[in-house]
Amino acid sequence: MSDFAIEKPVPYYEKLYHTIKKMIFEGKLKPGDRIIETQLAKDFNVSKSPVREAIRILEKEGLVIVDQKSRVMVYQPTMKDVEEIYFCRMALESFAVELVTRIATNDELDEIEKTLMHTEQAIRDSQKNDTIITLNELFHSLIINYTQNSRLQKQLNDLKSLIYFFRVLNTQGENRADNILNQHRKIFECIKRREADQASQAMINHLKLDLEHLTEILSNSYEETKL
Amino acid sequence: MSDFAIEKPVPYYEKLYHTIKKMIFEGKLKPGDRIIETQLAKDFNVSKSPVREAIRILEKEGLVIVDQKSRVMVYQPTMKDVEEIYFCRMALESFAVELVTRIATNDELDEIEKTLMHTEQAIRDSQKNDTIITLNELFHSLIINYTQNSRLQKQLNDLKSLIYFFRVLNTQGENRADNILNQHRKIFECIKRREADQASQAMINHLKLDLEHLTEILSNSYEETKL
DNA sequence: GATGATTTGTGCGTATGTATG
DNA sequence: GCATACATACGCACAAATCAT
Repeated sequence: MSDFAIEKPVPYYEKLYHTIKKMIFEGKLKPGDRIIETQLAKDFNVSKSPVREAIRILEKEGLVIVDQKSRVMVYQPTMKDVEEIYFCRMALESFAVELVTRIATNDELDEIEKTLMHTEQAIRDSQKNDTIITLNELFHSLIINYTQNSRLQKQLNDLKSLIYFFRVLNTQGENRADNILNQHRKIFECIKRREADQASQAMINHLKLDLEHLTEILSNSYEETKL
Repeated sequence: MSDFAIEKPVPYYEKLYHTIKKMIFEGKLKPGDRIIETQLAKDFNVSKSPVREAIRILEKEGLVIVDQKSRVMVYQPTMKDVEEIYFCRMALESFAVELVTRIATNDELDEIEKTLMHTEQAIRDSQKNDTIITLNELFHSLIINYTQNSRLQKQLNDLKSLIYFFRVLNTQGENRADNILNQHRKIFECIKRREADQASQAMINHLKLDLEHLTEILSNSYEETKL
């Protein structure tokens, strides 16, 4: 096994890209916060060049925005943005699940089913929210991965990044976890019965409900979030 | 009309991004060509910093790729890539047309119809291929725009960029322009009759045929293009 | 093959211009 | 206006890869 992987030294701009992204996900940089390249360069003991390159990538990804005066800030999705993103998710994921219904192997179906069972278990055990969220995301990821379309995966990953903050909000509410699980189950049943159209429709319904739920929660907390 | 647009000076990195992109579209930089930042910096009389930032954006967009040794090259789509991209287009555009069928105003329908008539005229007049290609693309653009979803527009724009080279190839062949026009007509008829599902299906069929046609042409010229 | 020269990418410090208070 | 903070861009230094001898 002469697998001498060439360990390519990761350049600073790439490391910084990941680091800044992580800081946004972890809330160390909040939506609307300014990003000062000088400051970041100082914090990480690097020059501004790699910081700027990292920012250009994040800008293209949509995670940071640059205003008229070239000031960089963390992306703050508007309600319209959220709707647009969900619309795209519906398009991509409904098509994906339709395809997967046709081509998935039985092993792959088992894998999805296992995830649903783990989720059920987690809810029953009153596991902390994070675990359940992760399992829910795994459900979607499995379907997307089974299409074996890497571009689709990338597109959906980027879309989800943009509303990452809301993943916790989305699980708030009475019996919310159970509701989501039931919707996932419905989708899975369609897949298992190899009913592509129904699976597709079930996915759209699921995402529509997700969006409605999110909309409601967000409009309730309008004052704080200033969407 | 006190429209004092603040003329924000466009920074070099942004200009360079557009310029390089244009060079790729115009074939001055061909798929697989190396991009030397030192060279570009010299050519445009700028330093390497803005060139590098432009490259990071293009890299994120997928138009250039960076190999293991950090060498930058123009993206060269593989057959698998083309299929993946078309798959995403099917998902997004079929969903888009479905929505548009439901919400488009009559004026908007007229606009689409007008485009089809212009195309017919252009074919009858044996206009040059470019005109017809532009009109065909306009057909798709109109539908996408009428969804009023800017993110969808951006996603599809980026996708189309990645296979921009093939737009000419796609119109090659016996009666190809007529065939495409007929498929567009079918889609439009569904929209006009407000039959959302049929419109969606017609769009998928259209793109499937496009992909098949492209696949055939590309596999014929396999030797030259090394896909 | 080894080795020196050249090309190229990575990253830094500094200068300049612009906005903000 | 003046001072500060910041983004933009440049030229240089260094290192790694490539090429020629």
